[in-house]
Amino acid sequence: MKLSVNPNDKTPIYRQLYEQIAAQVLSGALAPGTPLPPIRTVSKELGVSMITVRGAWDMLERDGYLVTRAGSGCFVAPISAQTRDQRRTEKLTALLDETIAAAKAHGIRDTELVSMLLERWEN
Amino acid sequence: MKLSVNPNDKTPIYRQLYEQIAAQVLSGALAPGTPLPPIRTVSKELGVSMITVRGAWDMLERDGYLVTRAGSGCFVAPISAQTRDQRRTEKLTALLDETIAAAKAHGIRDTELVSMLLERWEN
Amino acid sequence: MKLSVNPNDKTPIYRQLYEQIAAQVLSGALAPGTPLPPIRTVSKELGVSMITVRGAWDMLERDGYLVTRAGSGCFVAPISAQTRDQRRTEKLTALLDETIAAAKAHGIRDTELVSMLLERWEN
Amino acid sequence: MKLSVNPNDKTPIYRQLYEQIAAQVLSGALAPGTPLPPIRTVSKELGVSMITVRGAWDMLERDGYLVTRAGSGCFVAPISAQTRDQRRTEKLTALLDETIAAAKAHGIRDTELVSMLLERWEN
DNA sequence: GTGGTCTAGACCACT
DNA sequence: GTGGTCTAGACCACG
Repeated sequence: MKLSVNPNDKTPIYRQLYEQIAAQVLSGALAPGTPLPPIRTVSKELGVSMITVRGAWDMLERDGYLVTRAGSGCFVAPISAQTRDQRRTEKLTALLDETIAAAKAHGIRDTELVSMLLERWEN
Repeated sequence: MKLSVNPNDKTPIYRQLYEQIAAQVLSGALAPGTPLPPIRTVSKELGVSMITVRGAWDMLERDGYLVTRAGSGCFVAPISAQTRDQRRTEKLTALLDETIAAAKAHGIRDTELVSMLLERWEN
Repeated sequence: MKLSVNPNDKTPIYRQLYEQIAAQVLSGALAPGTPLPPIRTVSKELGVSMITVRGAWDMLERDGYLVTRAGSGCFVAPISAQTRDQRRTEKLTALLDETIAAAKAHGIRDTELVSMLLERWEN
Repeated sequence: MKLSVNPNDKTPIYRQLYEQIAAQVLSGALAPGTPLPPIRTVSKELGVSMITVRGAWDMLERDGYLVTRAGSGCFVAPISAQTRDQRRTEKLTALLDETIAAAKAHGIRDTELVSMLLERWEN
């Protein structure tokens, strides 16, 4: 499990953690049932407060990515393929819609946008 | 000139104003030289503090979207076609990059993303 | 707005606060739009940490009871009559069902249970 | 004797065990004198630690539901009809009081509550 | 050892 | 002044 925080990023640390874990669960990199390292460990390795980590874990549990069992640890929650696909595209379509709106507002055509996309994909 | 604020939105009010004005300037909806309504008018109509409006205007001036002429008000700044195009694509590529990153994180291929884009373009 | 915490109660403080606010919103004692006292004030008056209060507020916002506007305060969220009634009965029916299950498990009849209920209502 | 644990449930495992045994004793499903399976058997079948099972048994013994006879195991304790009835109603009135409190907090009348109860009784 | 909760005090962004 | 976030360190319940 890979985690990192960028203190210079203006998005809150707990949000950064949330996004990373959620993405790994949705992509399948973290399989259901996988135990997560203890909060204290994560906290130390990343150099952030335990409470910050817990905040992220809390949100992840609320959103159904994790289950925590007091005294035994946190685990990746089982997630139906359906839910996973839905969540996966949710974020993406939101971003796509915003991009499309911006393109349209500036009079850019779909073909132009697609070519920009393909060009940038390589990076 | 159309402006609106959504107090329930988590993005700061001054930022909402900034984005709206900037977008209208870049899209040409607000032509260079156009006078903006007085701060106190905007403040009243939107039901936000004058200080907040002032903050947005300041930022817009700092970024070259507006110019203030003491005693006569604020006006849309002249902007070179080059700068305008640059800014337009700046925003767009930022969004594109984010979208691409999300797609890659979820194991989605470029062809899939393109087809999603085209499908959503119609809306 | 009335709030109190019982440190002897084993239910977490933030939960106690949550329940009290939620109940007052659902019962109509707190009308939509009503501003809540600042977190720091509540914190001081109840003698609990700011973070604890924020935890409760956070949950209340997530569940749609409050909206918070950074820099200006927290307010009772608008809530549709439908949602309100639904939530109101949700908790109640859960409790009722548990009670009924316990009564049935012990061979108590519905009429007995009703008379117990009425007797205890007076307290 | 039927036992099960739900690790996703937020109530501690030892408590889940306690409740199940206590309920079966009070309802008569487990008659006084009945021997309980060895702790290690229960532990294995439920997939929980022996310490946890032991904790539940201890609590049950403390509360007079079980008796341990060194070398021969645990047995359902004899319980007077009086004690049994008292405990039965204890639990029930606690639930009733909570239900009534919730109803009152939401401005629901006794007659409404009774009709809700009767309606739900049928399930 | 694990997570769950709490405290006291701090800095920043927004209005 | 408001909420948003973070730190460091603590105690308890659970397994």
